Amino acid sequence: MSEGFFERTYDMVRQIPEGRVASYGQIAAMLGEPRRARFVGFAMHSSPGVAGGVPCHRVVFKDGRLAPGFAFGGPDAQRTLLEAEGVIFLPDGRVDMDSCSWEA
DNA sequence: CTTATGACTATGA
DNA sequence: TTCATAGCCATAA
Repeated sequence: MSEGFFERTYDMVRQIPEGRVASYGQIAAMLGEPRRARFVGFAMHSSPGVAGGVPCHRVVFKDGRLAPGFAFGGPDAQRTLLEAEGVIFLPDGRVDMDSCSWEA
C-alpha cells in the first residue's frame, strides 16, 4: 500500500465521516507530519476523486474555507455536496468547523 | 544530479 | 480587518 505520501493521504481522507470536514493540516497531523499540509492538498489534486473513494470535498482550509477555483466542479458544487451530507455552513460561506470539525 | 512548483499555514504590515 | 511574504518538503521535469 504505502507507495507514497499520497496513498496514505487518500486512506486518511477516506476515513472522514459524512457531515464532517477536516483541514489539510489536520489530516497531515494525523499522518504524523503536520508540515505536509501542502501535499495533502496536492494529493487531492491527484486524487481519483469521490468515485475513487476519496471525498476530497470534505477537505477544507483550516479556517473552514473551500479551495478557491480548484474543486472538482467548482467551490459551489463542493458546498452543495457538503450541505447534502449535513455539514453546516456559516453566513460567511465557510464550513462550521465549530461543529463539523472531524475528530479521529 | 538540480530547479520549480504547490487544494497550506503562520506571521507581519 | 485584509493583503503580502516566508517556510514547509514531496513530486515532476
